[in-house]
Amino acid sequence: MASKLKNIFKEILKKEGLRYTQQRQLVWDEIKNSHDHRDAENIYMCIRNNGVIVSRATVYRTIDVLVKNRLVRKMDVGDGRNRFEPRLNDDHHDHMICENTGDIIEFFNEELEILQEKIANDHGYTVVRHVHQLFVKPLTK
Amino acid sequence: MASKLKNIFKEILKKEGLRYTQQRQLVWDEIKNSHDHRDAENIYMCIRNNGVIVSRATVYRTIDVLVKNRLVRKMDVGDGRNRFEPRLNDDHHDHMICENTGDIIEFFNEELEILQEKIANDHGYTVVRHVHQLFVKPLTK
DNA sequence: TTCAGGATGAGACTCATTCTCAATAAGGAA
DNA sequence: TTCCTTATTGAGAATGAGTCTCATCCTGAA
Repeated sequence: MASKLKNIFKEILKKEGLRYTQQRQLVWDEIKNSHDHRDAENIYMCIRNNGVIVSRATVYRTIDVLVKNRLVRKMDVGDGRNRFEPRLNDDHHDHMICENTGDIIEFFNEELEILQEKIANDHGYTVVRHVHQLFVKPLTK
Repeated sequence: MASKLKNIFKEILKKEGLRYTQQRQLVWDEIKNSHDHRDAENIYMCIRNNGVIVSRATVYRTIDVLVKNRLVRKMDVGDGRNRFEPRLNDDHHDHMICENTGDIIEFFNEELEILQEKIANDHGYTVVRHVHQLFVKPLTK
């Protein structure tokens, strides 16, 4: 499993004409070993806290490759910092952000996906990707 | 009509404990007289091109008040600059952004709104606001 | 093992947005 | 209307996420 993922990562680098390096592996490891929605600075600091030196530039550059190749999902919560999460099983989902606690809840709804495509079609388009975030508050009984 | 809007604006300033100033009026005029999705720099430059000097700081500060009071909608297209549009009739809509041309198409779908609320409810939440953008490409016949 | 050229790190840079602070002006009081 | 307190303004500095530069390092094909 782990080696399979490593292969996927290596294959992507090869496909992109990029070399396999320790730093790139470290960034990918750091992201895939957590299911949180983390910003680049957090990923960068966690790697450094493990005693390894990797530059911010490399973290950003590697994340770009991962996002482009769909190993990582990039999301904008609206606070000026992008968040990243691994996309291991390519399980698509959207996010609900609680305005009280900042909690991020993932959700997926097939009907919603179909409806979106239908709306785009009605306008003569097809959906390439979408950003869908619900900013919510807990229901009071 | 025009005076009615001016009153709404003045009432909001009063409610917020803010003074009515020429600069604030100019910013609101500039935004409400166009239905485009414009960034702050564009709004700033247009005001200056009319021969009036208003600082960027004031443009940003005023937009904040307008957004907070729902006279203006803020949207993030994902290119690092926020866009603003007037919300005159409080007509809610979402956006479709064409990845080929950059065109922004507005859309509204009741079913989508209901579905969103239902999804949030199922998780014990209620939707306060949402961000929903479809990045699309034209359908090829 | 060699070595061309891709990758890296440190820090400079970009650019949207926010902050600072001295000068200005709104608007209530008299 | 004038005065006076205090919010507002403008210019430019500051911030901060993300990008770029470039000398040095390292990968990987031969």
